[in-house]
Order: sequence, then structure tokens, then C-alpha cells
Amino acid sequence: MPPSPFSTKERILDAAEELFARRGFDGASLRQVTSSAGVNLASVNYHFGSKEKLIEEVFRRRLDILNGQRLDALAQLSAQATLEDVLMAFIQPALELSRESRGGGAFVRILARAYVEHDEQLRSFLSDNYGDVLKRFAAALAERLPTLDKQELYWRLDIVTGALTYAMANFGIIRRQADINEEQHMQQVMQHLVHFAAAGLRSA
Amino acid sequence: MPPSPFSTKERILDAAEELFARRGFDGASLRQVTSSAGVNLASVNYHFGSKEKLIEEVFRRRLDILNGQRLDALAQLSAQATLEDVLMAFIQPALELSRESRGGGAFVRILARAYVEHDEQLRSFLSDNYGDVLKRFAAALAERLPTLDKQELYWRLDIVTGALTYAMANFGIIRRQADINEEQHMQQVMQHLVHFAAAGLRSA
DNA sequence: TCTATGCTCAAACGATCGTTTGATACGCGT
DNA sequence: ACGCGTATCAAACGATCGTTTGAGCATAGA
Repeated sequence: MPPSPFSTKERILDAAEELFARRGFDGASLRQVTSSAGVNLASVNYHFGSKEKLIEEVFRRRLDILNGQRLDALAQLSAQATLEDVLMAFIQPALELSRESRGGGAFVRILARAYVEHDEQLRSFLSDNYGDVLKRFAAALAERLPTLDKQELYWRLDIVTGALTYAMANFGIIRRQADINEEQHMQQVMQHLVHFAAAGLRSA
Repeated sequence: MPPSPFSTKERILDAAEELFARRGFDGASLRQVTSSAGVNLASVNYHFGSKEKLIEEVFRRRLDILNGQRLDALAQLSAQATLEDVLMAFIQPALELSRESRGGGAFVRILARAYVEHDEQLRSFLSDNYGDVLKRFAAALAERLPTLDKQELYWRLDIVTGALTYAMANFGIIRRQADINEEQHMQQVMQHLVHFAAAGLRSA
């Protein structure tokens, strides 16, 4: 039993998440990660095999839950659900994750990095494991935009996903008004994002 | 006189621009840069002083022109100019740069990296040298959105700049329809971006 | 012609990278 | 009490990083 309430693997994942978000995948070294986690340097390769596999595991730990919540929220929508409802099903789980105590905010910033970095190995890993989630949401949005042709929808979805990813990544950084609490703050942010995205998708 | 039509400094900047865009600032080494540029390794430190200064020079070379064009386009607008006109003054120079032959597309992708990377030195460099451009555009947009209070405008501008940066970075990657030429393609992209951003900024 | 200056070059510097090794300690079933 | 996987440890591996060095070459001014 380790002296910490968390296992060595979890402590590595937590430290890696925060350092990857702050310094990037190349910028954060395994020595920084293990030192911050309070574990031995060799334990990364022992538990994960390589740095690349560690990166993948950082994504998998959060995305399995996050995308599961997204699909659940999407499945619970009725046929009468609006465009805003679909967007909310996509955004809300991510925003709640970014509020979470243990590194959730860091992970959302890592997601934005994954969008910018064009690392082939990471991109194919994400596409292979979670590409179907994006496809399902794209289909749900397309149903609510019957007048929009495929080509046009493709453009706008690309802009929307980029805008949402960027916005969610910087969500934690934006200073909130002092007179409202955390819960109200998140509701405000989500309303802004949904409003903005829906307006862009719907505009003639 | 070098054997190449371009000077050593320019060849380094060109190679660095492309490699930084593809592999990131940490991911691209000076050996890769100088090898790609066909110059000696030591010439980077000779001409620029350090890798960090080289990065700053990559930004300065493009941003001096790009932001100058943006301010020119903004200054040429009349008082009756619409919200879309202001957005177009901001977007058009960047999109034209991304079409340029020598590395323009790579630079726009670097811009997106600068948004995600929270490197303190780079951020303060950009803020010190080009922060006033964003402020001027924010003021011009605020004039066209009189019913929007400051707090609300602040939210939306943050989303817009992120979305535009991301979209412009990926602009070159999106495969265009085969039956339209490059000029029409750019006009289409700009219309989409402007439409999308204006709708989000204006929506009630 | 001699000198000074700007530039390029191969080579090496110390530091840090991801990874591997071999020894050591722990816990559990027999 | 013993043996056997599991896990942690300090130490070292070769590779690569940004940077520096000092010699060598060219061109321009005196």
C-alpha cells in the first residue's frame, strides 16, 4: 500500500495531466511528472510502457467518462429536442468536468492542445476510439438543420467544434463576476456558448 | 552572397516557420530547422541570439505586416460600416496570408499554437507588441453592438477570437470542392467565418 | 598589400531527454 | 518458512537538446 490515498498509476496520471496542460506534451518531461507525483522515474515505463502510452492513458481516463456522458445526454433527448438541446448535451459534460476538483480543468485544456497539435499517432488514437461520438452529434445536429446542405454543415461544424474547444479550454481562466457563485457562473458560460454556436449554425 | 536567392536569415525563418507549425516550438529542434534551411547549426545563434529570439522573430516578420493590413482595412471603413465589415477587416488579411506561397499557411497555424500555449515569455511579447490591435478592433465592434453590455461583449469576443483563430489555422487543411478555384474558395471561407462570428456576436 | 569585419563551418560543451537495468523490498498462497 | 510474482528504487544507458568555441574564408577600406 502506498503512503498516498491514490495509487501510483493515478498519481502519475494526475501529475501528467496538469503538466501536459501547462507545458505541452513535449515541454513536460517524465522527470517533472514523476517528481510532481512523488514517485520513481522508472514507474512511468513500468506502468504505462512509454511516454506516448501515458499520454494516451491520460486521454482515455477522462474521455471514456466524458464522451459516455455526452452520448447519454444525447440519447435522453426526445425527437422534439431543439438545436440548443443537442449542443447542450455536448457542452455541459465538458464544462462540468472543467469544474471538477482533481485536474478536470487541466484536461479540458489538454483537449484544446490535441486540436492544434497535428501529431499523427495521437490523432489516429483519438479518431479510432472516439470518432463515432462526433459523428453521432453531427447527425443529430444535421437533423435539426434540414435546410442546410451537407457541404455547408461541414464548414460550420468545423468552426463550431473549434470554437467550443477553445472556449471551454479558456473557461477556467476567464475571471467570473464576484457576486455570482460557481453554479450560476457555469450556467452563464454554457448559455453563452450554446447561444453563440446555435446562432452560427442556424444563420441564413 | 549566399548561393540561394534568399539570405541565411530568411531561409532560417522560412524553415522555422514551417517546422514550428508542424511540430511545435519544443518539438522542432534547431538542428531540424538549420538542416531544412540548408545552413549551419550555429547560424541561428549567430543571427538571432537564441531559439526564443528566433521564435519571436518568426512572429514579428508576419505580424508587423498582417496587423498593419488589419489596421489599414479598419481605418478605411466609414462610420456606416457594418459589423460584418469590421470582422472582414480582421479576417481577410489573415486568410490572404494563409494563401501566400512562402509559408503563410504555416504561420496562421503557428498563431493558433500561440493561443493554446501559455508560455509566459511568448504571451507577454505578443501582448506588448500587438495588444493594441485587438483593443482597436474590440472598440470598433463595441460601437456596432450598442445594446450589448461590456461584460457580455467580453465573453463573446473571447469566443470569437478563439473560433476565428482555430478556423483560420485549419483553413488550409479543409479540402475544397474541386470545381471552384482558389479565389472563390477563399471568398467562401471568409463569408462563412464572418457570417458565423457576426451571428454569434449579434444574437439576442 | 595588409587589416578589419561579417559570416560560415565542424566540433565540442554540459544539460536533459526517454528508456533500461539489476538489485531490493513487500505481500500472499502453499 | 519458503518461493514467487509485483512494485519501487538508484543508477546508468545512448541520444538529442540549445549553445559556445575557434579556426577559416570572403570581401571592402586604407
